[in-house]
Amino acid sequence: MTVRNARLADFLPYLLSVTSNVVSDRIADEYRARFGLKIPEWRVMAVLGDGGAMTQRLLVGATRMDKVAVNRACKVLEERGLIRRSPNDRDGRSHHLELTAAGKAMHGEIMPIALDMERRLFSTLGAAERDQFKSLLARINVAADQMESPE
Amino acid sequence: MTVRNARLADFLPYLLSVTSNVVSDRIADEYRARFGLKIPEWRVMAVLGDGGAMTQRLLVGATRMDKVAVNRACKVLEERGLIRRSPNDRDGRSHHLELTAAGKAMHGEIMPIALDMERRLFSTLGAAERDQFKSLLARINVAADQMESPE
DNA sequence: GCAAATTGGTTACAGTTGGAACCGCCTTGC
DNA sequence: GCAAGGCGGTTCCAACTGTAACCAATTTGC
Repeated sequence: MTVRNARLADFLPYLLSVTSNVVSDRIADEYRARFGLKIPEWRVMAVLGDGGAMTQRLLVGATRMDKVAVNRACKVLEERGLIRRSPNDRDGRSHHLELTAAGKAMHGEIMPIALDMERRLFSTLGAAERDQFKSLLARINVAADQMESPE
Repeated sequence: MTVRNARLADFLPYLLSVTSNVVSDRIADEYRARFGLKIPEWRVMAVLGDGGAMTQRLLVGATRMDKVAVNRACKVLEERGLIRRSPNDRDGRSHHLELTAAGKAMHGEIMPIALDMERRLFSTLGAAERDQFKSLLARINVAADQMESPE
């Protein structure tokens, strides 16, 4: 045949995007229903709960979100009393952000639920397949990152 | 500069989302630069080029986009003269949509480029790994889909 | 030591997105 | 054959997102 029959459903980036969206949507529903959190807010909670106090700049690196998204998420969390800002002596432009007691309590509830949801979403994969999947994603990530700037 | 944060960075849905986004962004840049197409528009082109004339309803199923997104993409493509509407005798509410000559020409250019980009983005994976990855994505897709409807 | 450039953070704005209402056609049930 | 309900497609609106402008603090270069 003259033209190779390329179907959208076989196109890897398409499949990746669709899968990622369906997973994200499912998770977003759960967080919104249970905690009233959006995914950006949840990510900030997860990082602060795991890594302790840090600036927005560090949050940008840790969550891979842009600084505006991080700022907005932090503002919401602060207004809800889940995180607190304290001055940064070493740099007057930024603050240290950390979970409040309420924030820690919520973090303690969220993480088991998150991990359980991960387990359920990927239960169709065996443990070895999950590891394999994770490592494939990480490699693709690196490759696409490198492709971004040069060339 | 990636801050190490064991939990979030190991969370599979997060890794999936980040990877999907970096891949999508990379591809979106390419289509926009070369053809002035957004991804939804490209998807419609790909499906029509592969499947021939069909209604928006069928496009919704084939592209996994919602009907508003499909409608908007079709409108843009029609205004650019890449697709054409013809009446649907069997249902007065909808039209058949198909590529024009110009649309077919563009489709002929796009597909090789798309496949090449896929090849480059996933070149870090061997052929067997790519197949594996594809099948893992498909399985996750099915699982998350099933989880959507309340149980 | 100071002007210039850079950086962390914030705000403003414009483009994008998706849910819901809406319109007209079609199907169903009587 | 017609009222009621459903469906394809379109429009509307409100929320979200990202880019760019902006401010203040810090670093750099001379």
